Amino acid sequence: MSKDKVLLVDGNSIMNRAYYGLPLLSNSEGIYTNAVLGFVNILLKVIKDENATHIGVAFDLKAPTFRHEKYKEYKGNRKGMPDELGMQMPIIKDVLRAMNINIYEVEGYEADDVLGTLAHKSEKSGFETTVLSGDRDLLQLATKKVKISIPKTKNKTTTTENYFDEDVIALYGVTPTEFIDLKGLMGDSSDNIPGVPGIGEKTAIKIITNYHSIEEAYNHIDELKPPRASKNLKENYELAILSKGLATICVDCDIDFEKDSLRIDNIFNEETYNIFKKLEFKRLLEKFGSSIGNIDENNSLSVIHHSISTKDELDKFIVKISNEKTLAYYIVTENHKVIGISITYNEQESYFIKCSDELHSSYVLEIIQSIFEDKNIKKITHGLKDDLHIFSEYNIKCENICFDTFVGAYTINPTKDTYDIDDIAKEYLQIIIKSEEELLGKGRNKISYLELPEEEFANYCSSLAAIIYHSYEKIDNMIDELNMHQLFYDIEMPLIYVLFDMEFYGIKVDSVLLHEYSDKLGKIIDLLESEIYELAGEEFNIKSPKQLGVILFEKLELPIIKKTKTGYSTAAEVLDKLKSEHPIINKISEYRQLTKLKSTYADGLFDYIGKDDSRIHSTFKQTITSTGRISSIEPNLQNIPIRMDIGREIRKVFVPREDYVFIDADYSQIELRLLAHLSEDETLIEAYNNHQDIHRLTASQVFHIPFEEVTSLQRSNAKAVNFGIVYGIGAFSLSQDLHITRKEAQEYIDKYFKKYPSVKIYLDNCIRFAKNRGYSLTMLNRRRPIPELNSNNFMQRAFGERIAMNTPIQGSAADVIKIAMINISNKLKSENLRSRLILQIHDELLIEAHRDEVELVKKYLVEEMENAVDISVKLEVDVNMGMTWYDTK
DNA sequence: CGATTATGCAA
DNA sequence: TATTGCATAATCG
Repeated sequence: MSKDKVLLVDGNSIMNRAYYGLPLLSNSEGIYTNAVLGFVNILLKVIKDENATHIGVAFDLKAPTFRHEKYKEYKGNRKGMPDELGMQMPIIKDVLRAMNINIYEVEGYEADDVLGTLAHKSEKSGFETTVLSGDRDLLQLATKKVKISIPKTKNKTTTTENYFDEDVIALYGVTPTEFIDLKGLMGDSSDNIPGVPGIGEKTAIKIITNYHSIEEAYNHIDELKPPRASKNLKENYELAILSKGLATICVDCDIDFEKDSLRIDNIFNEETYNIFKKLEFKRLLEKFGSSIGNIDENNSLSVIHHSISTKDELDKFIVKISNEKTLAYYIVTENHKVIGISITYNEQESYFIKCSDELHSSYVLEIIQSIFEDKNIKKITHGLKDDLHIFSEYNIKCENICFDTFVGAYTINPTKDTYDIDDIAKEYLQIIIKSEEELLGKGRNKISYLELPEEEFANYCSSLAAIIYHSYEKIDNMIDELNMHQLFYDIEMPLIYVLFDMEFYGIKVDSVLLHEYSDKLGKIIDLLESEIYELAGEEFNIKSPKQLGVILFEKLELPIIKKTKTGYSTAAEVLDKLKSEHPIINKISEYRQLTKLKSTYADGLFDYIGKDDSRIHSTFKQTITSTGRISSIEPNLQNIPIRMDIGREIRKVFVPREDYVFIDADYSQIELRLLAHLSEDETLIEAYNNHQDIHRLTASQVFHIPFEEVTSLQRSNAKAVNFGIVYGIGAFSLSQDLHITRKEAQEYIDKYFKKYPSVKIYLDNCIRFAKNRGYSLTMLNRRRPIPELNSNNFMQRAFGERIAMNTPIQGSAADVIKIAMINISNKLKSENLRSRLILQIHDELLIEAHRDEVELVKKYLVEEMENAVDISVKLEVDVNMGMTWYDTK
């Protein structure tokens, strides 16, 4: 059991050694890296040599220590470290944090004291302990169980000199404890410890070997030889004791020795990899993969790769896998064309079917169709929605797909940027493979898979399915452990099919109408443009904030309301404040609005209208948002204008196909209703259940007026407060929003919380929960890590708190509508209706409904949305029919 | 030519 | 100095 071995590292000292031991290296960004590289190399070497299982690293703080209080000249003659080294200190700490290695920095103490204390506690707990430092002062910490390791460089390789207590005695003739007295007598010029004048190393050793301590020597002061030493000690006894105190490493600082937090675990993770990559530690990156996991020298899974490139091989392969129970596959595409399929069905091997002249992609898909359609074969994939598009193209009805590692990884942690297979490999298998970009390059230099050496291409692709196969179990287990089984299997997985359907059906756009709209805008824009030039007295690019800024704030000398980091702000709110200053402002605002509509919504949409079907097929992304919402791209159909009349017009171009109509339903204030449910606030719940106007209610409370007397301005201000609460509002922002003072805004907020006390308690709880656990949860256990809460930066922390308040609300709303989407989609199909769900806009669903099915669809849609979850307030849904999206109001 | 900045649209 | 997104145009390097 006691195989545990604790390694304690003197961070500053090892950094120092590393810095002077290597030439001043830097990466291509010009960041100095030599000390960091040296440190990491020494660290890894020692961990390996010592078989360390636990590790901690201590650093000095800049702040003065207790030694300075005793003796203000302590380390007085010490020069600070060179800048080139100082700059590397934060980097090494980042590296250590990435490696999950504890860093100790204790105010008032030096790293030595921290190490002394930890070593002492570690030893008392019965662990073998090694202290790694370049500083021989630490030898005083050596015992029978505590080893002091001092690195030395020999023939370019790092080894260590190791000292237990008896090794210290053997070398110096004094015990580690006596070592302190030795130093008290002889002093230490590097730390500016005075010692006793006239007593040097030789005399000190002689005295301590005879009397074992300064105090004891002083008791026999008259016997001391040589007489000169006796006199010196007599006259400087206090100085000697002071020096001894300074030289004594504290072993009882107030630090907890939490052994478990020191355990070496997952030091070669994604974060470490990314830092090493940034620092360009090429050799370490290579070492990286091979030091962990079941990986071979090539840094990949230790599986045997098979390449299939003939009809004969393919036939045999199909026969072979037709009796398998489970397989992982990955369809490799390039420019939307299938170029191969990777398949793995056991731990040891992986296959890649490479498309070619002999094996045309349509042939491969045709042959492999039987496998995909076999209900008895469980399939694991990565990015199912993309597969569904391919299956649809080749008329394959894929059966028994049980897992998508892409969506699975997102479900576990929705805050990552990407969930590509190389990311999955790093995160779940601790394997480093090239990303597609690393393999093929990017931009102009990007090459095709087909330009890769034959074997590299096949092996790389083959490894993709192998990674999916191997990571499936880990991801699946983790989903279970995090209590997200239901979320994943009942919501996220089924949702993939719903989103695919929405993408597949698309939405019809009347391109003639769109063209007319664009022209109409274009004419007004031209007019405005010449008016603006007229008013400005010159022509310039109105769309350029830089040029516009010069015109407004230099030529026309309008007051500068706000600045951006690069110049004057010309944002809408700034223009709004300037509108009475000059007639040009309103023209510019209008110009802005219309050009936005024309470029983004009118002309921008044209490119996406299908030539064959006149429909726009947006892509709905399931793995982007940190709260669980869906996002829409190419084009984004979730931000089509509605607030301003002129913008809203654009919705007239979205039309149903012949014999169909649009049915649109949106949740009424779903986030506030969820807040009512989650906070269990009785006032709020009761208000909703009595169908009260919540904004009016809030207004009557906040402004202290009878419900009936609330003005529309007061109501809309209260609405802003209600909104703000959901976002974790601050008084400042509310004051900006409502154009009131901060004090007034704060009063609104205070009164709000007084009216709805449980909401206050709930939101505070959200923060407390997230701070304790490191993440927030939604109603359906969707989880979002919030590392910002641990930031040392106040702004970041405040941001984290707002996230902690908002995520459970926004995320729960996302959960609810996802359930509704799945249910309504299934309902339409099970009832054999022709109507289809085609859009989701966060709290709104749009259905293209057959005219014969209108009433039924309305009924089902409202039912499924209102009953998606059972909570303590009713979820109300507004439903509308229309012949264009514009009309569904 | 790709990346960044400012701006503005939605829930 | 309010949450979550995506697209456009200008400009930088």
